[in-house]
Amino acid sequence: MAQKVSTKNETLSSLQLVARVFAVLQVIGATTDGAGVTQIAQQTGLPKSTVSRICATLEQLALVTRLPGKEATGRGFKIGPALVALVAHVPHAETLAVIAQPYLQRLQEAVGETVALTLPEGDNAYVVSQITSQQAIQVRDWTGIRIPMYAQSTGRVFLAERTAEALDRYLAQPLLPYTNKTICDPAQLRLILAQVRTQGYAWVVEEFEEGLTALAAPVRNVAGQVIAAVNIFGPTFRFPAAGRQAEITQWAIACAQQMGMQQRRN
Amino acid sequence: MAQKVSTKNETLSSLQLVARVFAVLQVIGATTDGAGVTQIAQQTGLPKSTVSRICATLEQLALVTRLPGKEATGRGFKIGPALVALVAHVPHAETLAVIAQPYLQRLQEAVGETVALTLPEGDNAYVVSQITSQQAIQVRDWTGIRIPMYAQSTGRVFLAERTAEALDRYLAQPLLPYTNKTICDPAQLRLILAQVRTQGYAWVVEEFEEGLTALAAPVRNVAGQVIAAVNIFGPTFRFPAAGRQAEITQWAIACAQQMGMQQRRN
DNA sequence: TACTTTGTTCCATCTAATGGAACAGGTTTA
DNA sequence: TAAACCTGTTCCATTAGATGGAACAAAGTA
Repeated sequence: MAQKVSTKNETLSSLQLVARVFAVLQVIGATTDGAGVTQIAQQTGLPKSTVSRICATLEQLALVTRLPGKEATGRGFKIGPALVALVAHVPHAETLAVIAQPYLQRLQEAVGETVALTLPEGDNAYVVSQITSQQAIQVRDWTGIRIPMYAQSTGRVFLAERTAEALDRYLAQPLLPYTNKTICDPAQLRLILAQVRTQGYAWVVEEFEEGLTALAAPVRNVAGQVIAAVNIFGPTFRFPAAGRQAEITQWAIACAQQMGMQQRRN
Repeated sequence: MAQKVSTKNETLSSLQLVARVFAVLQVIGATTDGAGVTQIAQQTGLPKSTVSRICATLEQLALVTRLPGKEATGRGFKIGPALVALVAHVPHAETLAVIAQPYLQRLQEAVGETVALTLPEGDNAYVVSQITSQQAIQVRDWTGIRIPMYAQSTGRVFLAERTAEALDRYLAQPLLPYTNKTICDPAQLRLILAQVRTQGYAWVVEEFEEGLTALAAPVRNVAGQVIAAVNIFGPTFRFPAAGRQAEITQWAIACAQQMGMQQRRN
């Protein structure tokens, strides 16, 4: 939530007013049913008159919208169209990463291993955001990397959603092994994908990289379509920790579901 | 794009700096590959030193991100995560309406009748945004209204995308007539929907309201899914104008396709 | 090497933001 | 109905804070 903005400059930012305006916008953006001048003043620690002036200016610029309602009583403001238009050209993957950030953070802390958010992109899985575990033995950063779907956990989650025909087409191409454990046999893959579909998650052990184990769970939008996948991975020797496999799976599924709830994009 | 901001206050906004900061953000948001200090200064008409200070402040607040690149040469800024986070809680329909606005505007001017953007919501079509023609005889404003799909143009566009089973389920419910022209016969509707699917648009004449004729075309995202529909409607006595039916249909389809293109890619 | 261009920093100037208090409406309580 | 209590807005003397031209540093370009 929005933090107090001290009157005397403690922030490094040179322009005081900008920080204040942003603090106001944060409060407005955080509320679902609109924030009034008094409420904003309290939460930011700014004087009411200042907040009133800032809000009036923001309203003139269409950066915030005044909610209709009772006259003098806390009608409140919400984020306006001009502000939405500002971020209209930001790539979808970036906005998704920002929205997902707090969820991933919580998941990372819960399981203690590296977590990531991945999008389907053609026949590849695209890693949008990764939070790497701070242990001595780490996994590399895959952010921005595209990985073929068949040998990777998030990829299997995406493939599991394909129709029979689409899957036929995909499996018709030659699948090359990454390690000696990579499953390249179409028939075997079909069985695994069917299992992924019914179970709602995918574990993949060292099929993509020696010593790397990964888990993925699908993020579904309100319509039930898979729009992304949550990913946990770590070195096989410690991940999943003995006896924690079921628990970790549940964490991933829960995280993905929460993200799907919050999701309002396609 | 961003307009000049005069040094002397011509705007009504009380806080000069806010308007300036917003002008800077507009320039940054409008460019795809980042805008540098000099470029922003030129486009906003502000002194370089001022722009530099504003950008530095925005960067500290993570409202903009400095693009990596050559040192002193126009690396440029892009919209940052903090700004994206601000609009994270804005409902999907609102952001879509903002993005669609310019396209709808152009369409409205081209065809001269009322245009709208509609989203599928369960078995209803939800009107997100409408631009009403300024002629003497107008159509009412449907913004925010939910309309059953079977008797309405955008609804038929959405229904046309459903699988056979989903359509069976939908048509199993009793369909009530709105006017004496409303088609309520499932068999007949199936034929019409098949036609809509192959043609890529739907004309509906007075099936929903006496004297009202409407046209709809689907907006498809990069994956080909229908995420919205563009809508044109007006009084039957003048819409579609004699001989312009094919032209109007093309306008609607083109508009919908352009909106689909702009739809954020990864 | 000299020439451009880009962005940052300086600093005297004074504009423009500030915030306490008074104000104007509306809503609730007595 | 009046009084008390909210809300948000406006006023205005004060000065903090923003300003912008110029000088500067750093990097690409000729």
